[in-house]
Amino acid sequence: MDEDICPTETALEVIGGKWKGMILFYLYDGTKRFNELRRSIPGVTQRMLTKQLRELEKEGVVHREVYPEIPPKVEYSLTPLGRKLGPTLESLRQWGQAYLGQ
Amino acid sequence: MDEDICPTETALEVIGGKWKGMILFYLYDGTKRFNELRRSIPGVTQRMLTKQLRELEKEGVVHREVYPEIPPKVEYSLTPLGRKLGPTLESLRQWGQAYLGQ
DNA sequence: CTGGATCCCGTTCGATACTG
DNA sequence: CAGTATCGAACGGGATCCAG
Repeated sequence: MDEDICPTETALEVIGGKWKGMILFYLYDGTKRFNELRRSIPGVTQRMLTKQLRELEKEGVVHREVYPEIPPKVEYSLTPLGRKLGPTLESLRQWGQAYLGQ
Repeated sequence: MDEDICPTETALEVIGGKWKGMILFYLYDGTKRFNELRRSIPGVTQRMLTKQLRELEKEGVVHREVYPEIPPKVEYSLTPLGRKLGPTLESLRQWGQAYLGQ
């Protein structure tokens, strides 16, 4: 996108979308289908969930597996790179709790 | 802001602004004046630096100390809560490097 | 030196309707 | 089930000018 001097900014660009934190959080738990994610994340619209998943996929963090069946079935999971976000997400979660609890 | 179920999202909302990562990064190094930060962060405009600092201040992450002098002098530093972001920022930075290096 | 006020444009995002 | 298409409102963010 732009000249990234600071890797921190890079990371924030990747996971900084409005719903990406929660998407990654639930995918870290395991493979999920589209509507499964949709139900897990209250307030997200179909359009936004699709969009954010596509971005995460493009960035190499999320894997999208399409099963050519009727009815359609699509499964989302984390790539190895996405898995590496585990400690970071946990760190964010812990700080978020400290922030909310103060 | 909104009903925060997931602390991770809360954290991302706080540090997710376009320049906030870098602001926090430099403030973690120590107290800084306005133009000092401005010079440290290439590309940021006066308006945006002010705005993001105000938001961080409002969220209780950054402390703003005004010295009523001529010429004006304002110092920015991290609050204890902001200091606690250290490991999180470091975790983001490390993942960002892994992401860039793949 | 450290901002505030205004203008203005591109992007984001929600709502809604439609599709294979 | 898992999307795509379209529209309009809201927001972010840059440029510029003004102020204590």
